[in-house]
Amino acid sequence: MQETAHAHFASKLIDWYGRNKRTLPWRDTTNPYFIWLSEVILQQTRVAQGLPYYQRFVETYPTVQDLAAAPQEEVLRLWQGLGYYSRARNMHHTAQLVVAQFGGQFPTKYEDLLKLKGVGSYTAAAIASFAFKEQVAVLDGNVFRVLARIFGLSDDIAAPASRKVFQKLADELVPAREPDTYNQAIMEFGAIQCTPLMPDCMFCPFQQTCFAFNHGMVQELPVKAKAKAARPRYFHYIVFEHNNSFYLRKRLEGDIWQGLYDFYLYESDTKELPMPLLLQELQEAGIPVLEADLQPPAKAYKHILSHQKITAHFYRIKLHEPLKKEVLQETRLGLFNVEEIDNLPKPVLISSYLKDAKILVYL
DNA sequence: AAAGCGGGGGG
DNA sequence: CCCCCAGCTTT
Repeated sequence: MQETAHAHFASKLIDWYGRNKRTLPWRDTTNPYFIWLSEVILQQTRVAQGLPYYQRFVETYPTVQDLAAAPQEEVLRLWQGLGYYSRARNMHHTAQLVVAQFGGQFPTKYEDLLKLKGVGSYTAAAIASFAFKEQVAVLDGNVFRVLARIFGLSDDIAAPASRKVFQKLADELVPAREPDTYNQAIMEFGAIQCTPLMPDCMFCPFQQTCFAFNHGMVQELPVKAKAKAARPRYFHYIVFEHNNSFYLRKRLEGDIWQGLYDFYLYESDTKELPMPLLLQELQEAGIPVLEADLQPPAKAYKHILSHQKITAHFYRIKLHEPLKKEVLQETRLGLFNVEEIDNLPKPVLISSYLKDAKILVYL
């Protein structure tokens, strides 16, 4: 009885998908490399935002061998603006492993895909089902929402423990026949019909049986704990310029934007930073600067991440002489001309400043 | 189990 | 200004 109902759910969903699916470049392929590429890009990213990145990656790196052979900084530069840069680093690492260990062939089983760096349960299920038709259920934010509403699951989807509840139901629902189409269908249904806000319940094929609709709980489901407030941070960037070149440095492990480039940074605990304090800080770093040479910030930049709220000020200064070797060693700054800067991977905050300051004119 | 990690859209 | 979205790794 239950199995019949589940089979009915799958076929209704697949039927809906056939009539409503969007045409997307990574559909209608069983090439695991393209599927993997699209899924890593689409993690935490909307289709509209990820689409141009996918196209650029496919053009630049048509095969996993091409991606594996690329320098990491080039991969990060192509990824620039997508965020969560560990995705790009892990993807690059995995491409090299697939080439070196597996002769360029991706594993074909869910359990083996799961071992790859940057491939978690969602991406492993997506690749296994889309490329190899394995009967495994994808469980992403769309699936959480659709299952919570239609089947009335009220477990907090932000809590790791709830995963078991949703995974069990998802596993029961995924059909042996066309698991690939079914997985595509349930995610597409969540993305364009059973949307987070203002879902289209009036024209929903599950209106009769949907728990949330029948109990007036569409707004209440899924249940999700509120995220913590973003922590405020105050950045003061010193933009050292010499002979139309600029000093930047690569960010290290242990903070945001690992592997990307920014300027000399002084971080303060408070929003306001008295000029004497900044000058003293530079003095102590071995970079004595006259206040008269310092071009004060034209504006404050707000850069919001999900977990940090950054207020940034940029102080530009034209140096009369290049920075000393000891200072470069201590600060890890390097001198780059404009063309080089364009090719470096940079956080969106830095790109925005470079554009506003007319240092990079085409971005 | 909880924290860290980016960036964008809409009201 | 507020709200929303979200998979993987590390701790």
